[in-house]
Amino acid sequence: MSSTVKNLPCELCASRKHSMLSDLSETHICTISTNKNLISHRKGQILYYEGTKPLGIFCINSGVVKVYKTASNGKDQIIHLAKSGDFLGYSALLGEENYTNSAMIVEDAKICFIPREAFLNTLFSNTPFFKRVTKQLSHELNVMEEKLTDATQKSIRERLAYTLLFLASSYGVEGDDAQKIDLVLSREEIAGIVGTATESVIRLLSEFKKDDLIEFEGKKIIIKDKRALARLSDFYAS
Amino acid sequence: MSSTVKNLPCELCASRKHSMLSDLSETHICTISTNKNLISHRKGQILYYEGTKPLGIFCINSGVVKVYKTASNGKDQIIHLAKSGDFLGYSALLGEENYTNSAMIVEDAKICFIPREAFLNTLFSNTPFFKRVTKQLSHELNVMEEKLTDATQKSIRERLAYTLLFLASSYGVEGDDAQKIDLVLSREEIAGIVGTATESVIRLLSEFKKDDLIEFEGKKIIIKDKRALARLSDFYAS
DNA sequence: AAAAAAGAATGAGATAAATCATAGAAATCA
DNA sequence: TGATTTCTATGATTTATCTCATTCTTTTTT
Repeated sequence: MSSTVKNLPCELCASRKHSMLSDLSETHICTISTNKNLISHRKGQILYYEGTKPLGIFCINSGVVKVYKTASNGKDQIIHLAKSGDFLGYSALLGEENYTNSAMIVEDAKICFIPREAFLNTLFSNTPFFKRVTKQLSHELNVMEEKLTDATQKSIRERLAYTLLFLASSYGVEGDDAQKIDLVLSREEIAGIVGTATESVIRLLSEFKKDDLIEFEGKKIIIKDKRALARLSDFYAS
Repeated sequence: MSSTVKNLPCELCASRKHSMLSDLSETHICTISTNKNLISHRKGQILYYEGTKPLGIFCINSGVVKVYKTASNGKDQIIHLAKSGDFLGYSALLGEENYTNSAMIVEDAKICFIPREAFLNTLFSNTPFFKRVTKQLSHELNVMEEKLTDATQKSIRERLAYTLLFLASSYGVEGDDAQKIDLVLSREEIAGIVGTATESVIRLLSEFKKDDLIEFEGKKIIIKDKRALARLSDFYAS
């Protein structure tokens, strides 16, 4: 299924522009570029499994990947959705742990694998890069704390409304009022992001549709009333 | 309320042994040692507030600090409890953000404040130390992901049982079967850790007591049946 | 020591959300 | 193309958990 494709050097890679590799020096980018391996993945494929040993990191060139944890009840909690320019798996590497989550392709993807040593050597010999990665790590930690607080203190309706707005901001196309979420997610996956049962998502989406906040176009969701969703997402905000 | 006390150098500090400063070289520990400031704090005092700018980091010498986020409904979600040897506030500093959470003293504490520059200079000029801090950061991220998954997929009963076991492992005294959690937390604070309503904690603790899993000694909780709590904490685990 | 405030306990009731069940729609397979 | 599986939708029911209200206890204040 996976296949190695033309191995574009990082120097010329468009997705590097908005990645953590953006301000890496020529020499350092070379170390990574010559060691990396670009691989094509199809929807549904697993990039890595929770519990296994990280052998390097992944840099997404195109496509979308869900990072998730499988709970003891069998349901998947989606930790985050990664897209072009995002790095995956570095927290396991830096934490010197096995993967504590799994990653699956959500939308056909081209992903570079950078072997452990090439990545770590570059990181440790290049303080600005190390700083950049640490900044990202810290930010992700802060985001996770926010998510935890939302999970325990907000209702499913609020969280779903927020999730839709987040998806629109990350994967939205067309500007003005109506915005299409240009990413196909199953109801079960949306439930995995929100942290709820699939049926609850289906019911609430129907409700949102009935209330003219959203509409469906094939398997995609169109946001019709951002403001109303924002109001719904947090009773106390603004 | 806060007061500067005898400024023991880091070199001689007992809590350094199990902190991230443990394997710092003599010269580097000196930079930090000469710049830090040890301050005594009383229960209830605030170390820093969410939204404010971090000016340095905190290293706990003794006492206990709760790090929490206040949700829009006014309830506090406790992100974690920090004790001797723990660092606080470095993720805001490294993430170059304002504090995204607040910290309050739970048990009278002596805490060193290390100014921003002294900490960052040491960090950036000392790769092993930087690695150590990054390892901790990564680990915390992985722990938070676990907490998020538990919050969305486990029941309050399971989470409370788990919380009690965690508190016993961190603050437990006496060995064998009965273990006392040597830390005074209000029911509201326990609710903040679990992420639930105070009444739910009270009710469940009463239930656990009735079932002989725990008992109360003053304001402290004694774990009487660890195994049963472990079973309760995760239906599917061994 | 009395008064006030804060914390803990418990009951009753409301409600959000999960679960179970079934049916229809859409996608995939053979 | 029809058959099978997966996904979505919706209803009915159950249940966990929250909220509100009240009482009791403990701590703090004056």
